[in-house]
This record gives sequence, structure tokens and C-alpha cells, in this order.
Amino acid sequence: MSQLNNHSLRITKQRQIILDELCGVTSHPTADVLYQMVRKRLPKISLGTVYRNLEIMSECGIIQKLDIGGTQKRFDAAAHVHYHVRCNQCGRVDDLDLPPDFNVEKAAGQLTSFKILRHRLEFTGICPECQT
Amino acid sequence: MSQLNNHSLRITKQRQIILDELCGVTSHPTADVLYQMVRKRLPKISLGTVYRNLEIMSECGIIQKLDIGGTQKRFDAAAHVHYHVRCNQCGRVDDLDLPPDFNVEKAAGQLTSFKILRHRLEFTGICPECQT
DNA sequence: TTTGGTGCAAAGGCTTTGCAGAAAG
DNA sequence: CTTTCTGCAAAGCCTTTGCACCAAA
Repeated sequence: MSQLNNHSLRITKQRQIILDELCGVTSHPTADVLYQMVRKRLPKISLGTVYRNLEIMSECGIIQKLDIGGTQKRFDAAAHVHYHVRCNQCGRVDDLDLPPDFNVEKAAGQLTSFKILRHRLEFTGICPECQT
Repeated sequence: MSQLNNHSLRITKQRQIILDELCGVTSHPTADVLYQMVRKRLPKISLGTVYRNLEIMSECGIIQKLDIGGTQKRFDAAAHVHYHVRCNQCGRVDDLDLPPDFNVEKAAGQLTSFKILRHRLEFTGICPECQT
């Protein structure tokens, strides 16, 4: 568990359980799915608290907030960078680790049992105008 | 311009101008930005109409609806598959054409004047369970 | 105490949709 | 005429936020 910002973060039961549940799955749940999971252990928790804490924890680098398309964001306890496969039909998102140097199509086909239909590569960074 | 579904699509002034404006830019405007552009030529058009037609046109394959992260979807008149660079600061999205075989970091750095900070590769397809 | 967190509910941002009137075929 | 489309406004969905109370340090 990494360290925090300037202000001290308390380890509350809510936070602990949210993180715990997220760590306990290999899927990449949306906030509301995680909320349902957490509610089994903490029935009175609010969805707002789940969102708040997921946001905070991702800012601290404890978890990752995935913005990989679809209408809802997904969350991931794995801190390292990796790729994903999404199912067009059910929306399921699985991990996919790729070597730094690879042939996209080939590598993906070998590493997952998904039937790959498309892929999308997106870079993020600072555009020329914002660099100045 | 490709062909349509079972039901006949009419070529209305609204549709024509929306497509025209989208074709006229190399950026990947969000629906509301496109709405502003279109409004200069068609002041009474509604945002709903813009959304509706963008959706229809992307279903027909005339344009592409990009779901590449960020809160808003973006639209692109280019039908061919390609990649994108997004600016973390202003949200600007540029095209990036990559050869089928490439070294991700190197290729990207050479092809854009963005300062690349991260990249993300996402595959989509059908998961094992949905395949059966 | 003081500071930060929670639950609740309301508000926000983007997108979709129902409907009655308008327009194209 | 019939069918599709439009503008408008309302509703929907996901997420964020203000606030009063609560809890940890």
C-alpha cells in the first residue's frame, strides 16, 4: 500500500473493505458492482462513499481507475501497467500482459482465449500547444 | 458514403451539414462541439438531433464513434482504423497511423509532436463464455 | 477538540428518448 | 398520405458534491 498525499488519509472500515473487495477479484468492477460487493459486508455504506474512496485511492496510486471505453469507469487493484481485453457482448474485461516489444495481433491471440475482433491503441501525453 | 440499413435513411439538411462539418475537420469533435459548428449554418438545430444523427451515421458505418476514454464520446469522419493521441491537459485528440508491426514507444515518438506519457492498448472481442 | 470521513440526497454532465408537429418521398 | 425526421423538453445514467452528523487521532 503506497503512501499518501500531504493530508493524512485515515484507514476506515469502509476504505479497507472497498480495497479488500477490489483486491479479491481479478475482474475490473465498475463502481456500482463494487458497491454491491461491499454492501454485503457493510450494508449501510453509500454509493457516494464508494465513489469517493475509489477516486482517492486511485489518486494515491493504490488502485487504478480505468477509463477504457464503455459508459462506466472500471477499477483495478493492480498497480502495474497492463492491457485489457473487453467482451463486446457482456462487457467483461480481462487482463492481458504484453511484452514491451510485440506484434499486436499475434501476441494478443496467443495470450487470451478471447476471440479478438479489434484492437485500439491510444497514447496520452501533452500536445504541442500545451507543451509551450 | 456507404449504404444504409433495411429502412431508408433520408438525406436531410441537418444530416448533410453534420456530416459535412465533421468531414471538414481533422479533429475528433465531441457532440457538443460539433453542435456548435453546425449551429453556425443551421441555427435552429437541436443537440438531440445532432446526437441522433451521429448515432445513426456511426451505425451505418459512415462515420466512427470513438469511445477512447474521457467523459465524452468523439466522432470521426475517417472510416479506416487508426490510433489516437490524447492530450492530458486540453483533451485534444489527434490521429496517429502506425504500421501493423511496430515498437510502440519508438513509433509513437516519431510520428507525433505530442510528448508521449502513457499508452494504452485495448483489445475487444468475444470472451470465452460468450463464445459458447 | 480537531480534522477528516460518512450517509444522504441533491445536483451535474453527457446522452437518450417521447412526443407532436414538420418535411420528405 | 405515409413514413421518417426534427425540435423541444424531460428523463436517464453515471458520477460528483454540499451538508450535517460521526469517528478517529
